[in-house]
This record gives sequence, C-alpha cells and structure tokens, in this order.
Amino acid sequence: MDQFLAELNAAQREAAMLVDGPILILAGAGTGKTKTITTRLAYLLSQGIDPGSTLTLTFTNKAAREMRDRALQMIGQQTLHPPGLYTFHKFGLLFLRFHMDRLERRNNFVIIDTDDKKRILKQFTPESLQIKAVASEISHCKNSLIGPDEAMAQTEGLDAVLKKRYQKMAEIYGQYQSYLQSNNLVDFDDLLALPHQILKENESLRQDISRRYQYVMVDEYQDTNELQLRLLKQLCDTHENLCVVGDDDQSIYGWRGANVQNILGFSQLFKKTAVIKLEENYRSTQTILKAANELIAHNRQRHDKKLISTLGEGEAIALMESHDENEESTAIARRIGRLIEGGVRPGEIAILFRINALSRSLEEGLNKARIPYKLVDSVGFYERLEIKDAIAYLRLMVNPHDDFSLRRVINKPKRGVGKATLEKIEKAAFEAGQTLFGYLEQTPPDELAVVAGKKSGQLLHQLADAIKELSQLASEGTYALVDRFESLIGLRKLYLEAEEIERVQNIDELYGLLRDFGIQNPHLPLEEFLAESALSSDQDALGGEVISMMTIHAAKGLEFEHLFVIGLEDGFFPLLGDGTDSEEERRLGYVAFTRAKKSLTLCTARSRFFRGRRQEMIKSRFLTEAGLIKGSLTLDDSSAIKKGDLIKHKLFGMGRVTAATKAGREYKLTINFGGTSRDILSSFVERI
DNA sequence: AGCTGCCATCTTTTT
DNA sequence: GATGGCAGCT
Repeated sequence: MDQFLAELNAAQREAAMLVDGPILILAGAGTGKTKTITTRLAYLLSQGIDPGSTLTLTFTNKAAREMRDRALQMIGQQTLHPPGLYTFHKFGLLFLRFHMDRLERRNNFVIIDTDDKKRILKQFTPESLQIKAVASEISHCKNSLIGPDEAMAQTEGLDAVLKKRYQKMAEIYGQYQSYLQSNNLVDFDDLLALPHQILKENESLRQDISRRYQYVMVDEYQDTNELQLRLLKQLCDTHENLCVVGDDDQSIYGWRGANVQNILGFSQLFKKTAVIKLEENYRSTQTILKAANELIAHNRQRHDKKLISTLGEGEAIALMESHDENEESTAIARRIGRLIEGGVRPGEIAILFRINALSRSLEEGLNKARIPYKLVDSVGFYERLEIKDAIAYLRLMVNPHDDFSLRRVINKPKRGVGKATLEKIEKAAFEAGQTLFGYLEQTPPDELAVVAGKKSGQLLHQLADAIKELSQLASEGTYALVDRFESLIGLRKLYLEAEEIERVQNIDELYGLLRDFGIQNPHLPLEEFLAESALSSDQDALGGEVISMMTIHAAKGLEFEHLFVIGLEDGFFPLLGDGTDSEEERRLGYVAFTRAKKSLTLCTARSRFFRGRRQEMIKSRFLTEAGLIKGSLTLDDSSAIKKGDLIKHKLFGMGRVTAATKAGREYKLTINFGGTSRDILSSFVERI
C-alpha cells in the first residue's frame, strides 16, 4: 500500500480511504486533521481520479497553501494540473471572473473589505442607526439569501418601532446594493452570494459545475455559515461526494455567522453520511487533555467525543494567581526567562488572551525583562490607513470612474479639498451626469477653478492627468508602475515628511509587493493584484524565534510547547454579557487549552485595570469546570514576594525584603528602605 | 480648510 | 486609558 497511507492510524486511514458519498470527519484538536485530509486528497489522485475534478475548500490562504504543498509532495507532483484547492472566497472570485456576465455585470469588479463597506454605508445611514448594526444586518441577509425587497417584505408584522427600524435598514440595503452595482464592487459576502445566485438561476450551469467537481472536501466545516452550506449543496447537485472535516468543539466564529448547526446536523441533512471520529491526540499531554475534556463536557450542543493522549501524563497544569496584571506579567516574564535559559526555543512559547486589551501589561512586563516578543497584530497590513490609501489609487488605475476610491484620496496628499469643496465638485459632477473622474478630466481648468478654487482646480486637473497616465501604464504590467506612481502622487514622500516612519515602511513594503507581483506575473493585470490583496491577511508571518502573544482566535490551528493563558477571570474569560454565547466561550477555552503541548499555565489576577478603572476579579468558572480548582489545586507561588527580592513602594521607594512571613492571603514583609526597616503587607509593594 | 478639544466608545475578526 | 469621530473655532 502507498507509503503515505501507512503513516496514518486506523481511524485516519479509514477516513482517507473513503471515497464516495457524504462523509463527516470529526477531528478533535491535535488529531492530525490536516494530515488526514491531505492524505485523502493524495489517495483520491492515486486512485486515478482527475485532480481537476476534486475541489477542496478552506477558510484561510494559509490552510490552502499548506494542503496543496503537502498533497503534491505525497503524490510526487506528477499530475497534469493541480487539484482544485482554494479558500471559499477565492473559489467565489474565480467563479465570478468567469460567470459574472450572467448577472449583466462586468467581470473586472473590485473586492471591497469591511472597512470600505462601512464607509459606503455611512453615506446612506442616518444617525439613529449604528453603521455596525446595519453592516451586520446586510451581511446576515446576504448569508440567508434575502434580497433588499424581501428584507422589506419581511418587516410586515413586526411591531411599530421594530418595523420602522428594519424598514430603514432594508432601504439602506437596497441603496448599498445599487451603489455596489453601479461602481462594480463586490463585498466578501457577494463572493459567495453571487455565485450562489448564478447557480440557482442557471440549472444547466449548476449541473455542469457539479459534474466537474466530483469530489468536494471542506476543511474547518464547523465554521461554515448558511450560505456556504447552500453553495456546497449546489456543488453536490449531481452527486453526494461531500467530505467535511471539522470539530464542533472548535467553532468559535458564531458571532461572524458561522453556524455550528451545520456540523451538528450534517448526518441528518445527508442521510447516508459515514461518520468518523478522530480522537487520538498527538499534541498534548494527558493532563492537558483531561482539563480540556472536562471543560468542554459542560457544553450541551456537541457531538460526544473525548481526546485521548498518545503522550504520557506530563507535568501538572500550573495555576498562577497574581495580585494584579503587573505582578502577573512580571511573573510570566520570569518564568519565560527561566524556560529560555533552560534551552527552550522562544518560538515554542506563547501567551494567549481573550481580548486584546489585556496585552498591554504583558508588553511592559516582557520589555522590562528584555524578552523579545511578537504581538500578533489586530490590524492587518492591508487594513492600515496608508495602505488603504495606496490601494485606492491602484483601484483608480483599474477603474478611474471608481468614485468611492477617488473620494478617499482626493485630498491625499492635500489638494485643498475639504468637505465643502468636495460637495461642490460632487454636485457639479452629478449635474453634468458624470463620475467624479469624468468630471475632473473633462471640465476645462478655468471652469474647475470656479468650483474648487484656483489652486485646488489646478491640482485636481493634475490628479486626473496622473490617473490617466498611470492607468495606461498599469495595463502594461505592475512593475514599471511603482516609480511613476510615487513621483506623480508622492504618498511615500508625504509620510516621510510627516516623519511617520512606520507608514513609510509600510508603503515601501507595498511597493515591494507590487514590483514582485510584476516580476512574477508579468502577464497579470493590476486587478489581480488587488483581488489577491483583498483576500489576503498577514497571518502567515508567524513562527519566528521570539515568543508569541495573541488572542485565542488568532491561535486557532497553532500549537506551542509552553503556553500561558491570562485573564482567567469571570467577565474576561469567559466574557460575559449580552452578545456572548456561553457555549462558544467554553469552546474558546477548549481551543486555548488544546494549543499547549507540554506545559500549560493558567493565570488569574485578583484585580485588573481596565477601561480606566481597577476592578476586583473572581476566578474564572472555567477553572472549576475543568476540575482545576477544588481538590486538585496546584498553587504556584512563584509570584509571591520572597526574602531578597527588590521591591518598590509608592511612598518609600525602592527597598529589599529582609524577611517574609505569611499573613492570611498575603505576606507580611520586612523591608529595608535605604537603612530604615519597615513592616509592610505585600499588596502595597511591587516587585521589580 | 484644517486644527483642537470634547465625548462616546471600548470582544473576538479566517475572507 | 486610548482612540476615533465630530463640532466648533481659527
């Protein structure tokens, strides 16, 4: 038998060798999920199945890339063409590039991100409504295949106040849709919703596509939403060869529309489903898995399963209780310092938190201890202001009539166009029945000067010329574009003069990416660069030789030898309040715990400074649920102040502890402050 | 047009 | 406590 199959355990092999019919693979954390499905893909190909008739869908570019590399390696790259392996959105993009004309739209559309979406909505949204709420309502509608008219119709029967609210939202939805259409834009939801619409309206196309993709596989199935499920059903119109892989216990994107019900009810939907559970865990010690199992067992909505470690019992889970976040970060820094001294590679250490706000004190603590770290950024590269500005210019080169982008950059760099002037120009353009660019380009300079002022009029005319020239240049490839763009527009110069070094670096990086793209894809147009950038995130830059700090969400799919999770206090983790789903919070706990391979340290603080206030905290209920407090309590007093420690007192300054005795929950310390000895309770001083 | 200062806001964010 | 949005001032 093929060597790659021999490397799997019995359950994994069974999953990999099932070819036909609906298959549900429940793959717990660390059970070799990726290995199993890449092997399955390789197995299909080794059975003589045409790579082009397989379609594997993932959520991230990283997962898609990883699977492609591994599968090709297994089969020795001797296939004619590569297997269909994309993210959901990339698949939608490719589909629309081919079939957009069926909706009477051009296929050179531009993808907008969430921020763009909000900016567009802002134009139509009255103050009484929150943009965020409108955005998510529209997203919700699109994911449930509800159009603006239908959304309006559905407001019938609501009580007066709600009805008014939802009618307004439906109206905005309609305006938003026509705005997107007239500017030839698509949002992330459209990337899935429009293909669905096309397939729904064209039966023969649907059957063609379905016959083309005979074997469909989906990774991270627990994160699919309503729309993705419907799309999958269309793809399986002529067969039921749908193999989904996931872990209901790791569904942590419910707030973004993911529906756990998809994975929970899969076998009801596809009657002949073969279910395979992968429960053998190769990642964590039995001790860690025991806590994770116990915690998740408190959830009701789940497939029953239990992770079993293939490793030994390992070390006990450490519970680190600190007085406050400063003591916590100092103690963590100290422990990490010891680990590194002991030969642990920093890349094998991570600190996780539920909310970004908790990272601040950690940064201070690690800086003080001179421990280098990487904080996984919550703002992605392509979301940065300066990058979005540059992208807006690039979009204008693809489509000068993109009013949305032109409005964004019309005063960047400054061309003396503020709110008032912009309104005047827009009004004039509207009356002339033209787009902004069309108006700027065709209006004679003297007329433009009347509307915008002399200086601004001139600058705007130059802008129109620049866009014209650059868009000409862009059609010849992206490489030569960069220098001309900088000399005509001068974004880099703008930030250099403002001494915003980080922004300059980002612009440089973007220019580098553009040149690179030009070299590697001399034949591809600029819009492909834009599409690629819209669908990319810079999650990939992980795994350097420094310790990592990130949210639990960002840690999904990763693993670390030594893991610290901070903020295990009710209210922080689990996060409480409306909009939180306690089962999803618990799944987050499960995801967090199961990232650890060897050692897991759970940190709680008795008080935390948050939103400008210090508040008392109580220990997370998850600690009890996981069976970690009560009974098997492992107390870690590395955070306690001991004899010989150097401390700081608000009034007395620095001093050294000469004696420490236990006094209830804290310590009574005898401290020498430059010769004078004083007795002070440990909570009044800070160790340094 | 563009700066300053006041006020509301403040989970998570694969694409 | 930090950030972003916006009114009002210059």
